[in-house]
Amino acid sequence: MGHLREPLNDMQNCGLPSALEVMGERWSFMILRAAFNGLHHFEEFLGALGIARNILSNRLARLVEHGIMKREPLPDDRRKIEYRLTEKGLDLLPAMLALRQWGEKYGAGVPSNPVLCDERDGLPIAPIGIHAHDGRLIGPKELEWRDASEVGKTLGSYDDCEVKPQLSALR
Amino acid sequence: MGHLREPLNDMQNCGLPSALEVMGERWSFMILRAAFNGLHHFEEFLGALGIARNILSNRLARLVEHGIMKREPLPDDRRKIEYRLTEKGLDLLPAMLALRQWGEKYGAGVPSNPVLCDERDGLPIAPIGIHAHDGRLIGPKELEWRDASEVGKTLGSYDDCEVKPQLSALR
DNA sequence: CGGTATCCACATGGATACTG
DNA sequence: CAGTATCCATGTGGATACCG
Repeated sequence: MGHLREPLNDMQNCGLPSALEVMGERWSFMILRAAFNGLHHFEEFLGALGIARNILSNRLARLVEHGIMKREPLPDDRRKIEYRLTEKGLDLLPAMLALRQWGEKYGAGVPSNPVLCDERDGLPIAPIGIHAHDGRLIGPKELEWRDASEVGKTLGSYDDCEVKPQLSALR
Repeated sequence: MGHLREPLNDMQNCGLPSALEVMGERWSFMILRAAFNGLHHFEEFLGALGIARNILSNRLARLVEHGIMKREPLPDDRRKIEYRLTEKGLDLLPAMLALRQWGEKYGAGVPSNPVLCDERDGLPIAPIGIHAHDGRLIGPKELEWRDASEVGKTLGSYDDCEVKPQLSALR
């Protein structure tokens, strides 16, 4: 893939590149989705996703390597291997759902199935959204970027917020 | 990329593949992140991301093509072109943040900067999570998959929920 | 069953030069 | 400034055959 190049600004102190290192690729999310739907075995993924064997092998290895899934041979037949989501993998559920809901809203229009529901009342979950620290749902227009060093110091005052203009991206 | 293969099950009635068609790739998310941070011009993206010109050109075109960004020549100098997020693009913010927060939690440990804050009080937003329809925050263990046709019909009863076993994926 | 080994087609990505 | 054109290296992905 050629060589590496050094980034010119601080676009890198961000969790996004690190997340994309594993998940920034089509099949990783599809495999994750299948895992969340209860698939555990190589051949299950193979049939469900329509992915090539070598690619599936490669991606599963990568997911295991990054601690997103773990592989454990079954006690009865050591040849059978189960792939299971780790805590780290389970923590990707919000990201996966947000992406899926977005695709459902703007995509071909096929309603996603099955639907993730609250087991208390069986009702579908709410759209993944952005909430303030107090739980209030907030839209993109009510948000601003602040430098990490400023956060928590100046409550309610924008004067010393250098990144406020970046809010312009939101409109 | 070789040929296509037909999927074997209903893994496809899901918004995820449609979302990944555009965003299932490293640079798309990085460009989006830059756009949310207020970058608008080709050369700005170029310098900020450390991406090759041809790839940036290709990705921007794809984002525009999919209605995630729009390009508009500036009135004063028609050569200058501004890239701006559309509504559809803005709607990707939750997915982008969820991914970023996950990467921040499990990645190299670099705290992301800048931080997205509620403009009312300047406090950082809450972690992106899964909420029930009534707004209650719920964890992966309190969730179940239900067939779309069942949703809303049987409130509180699990008896006719065929996909309940799939919950096994969550542990 | 869960892979590995090949082979091939094409996509991705970087560097560089050129263009209107 | 915002690309396009070209070249080259590597990655991704599918098909198939083989293996313990």
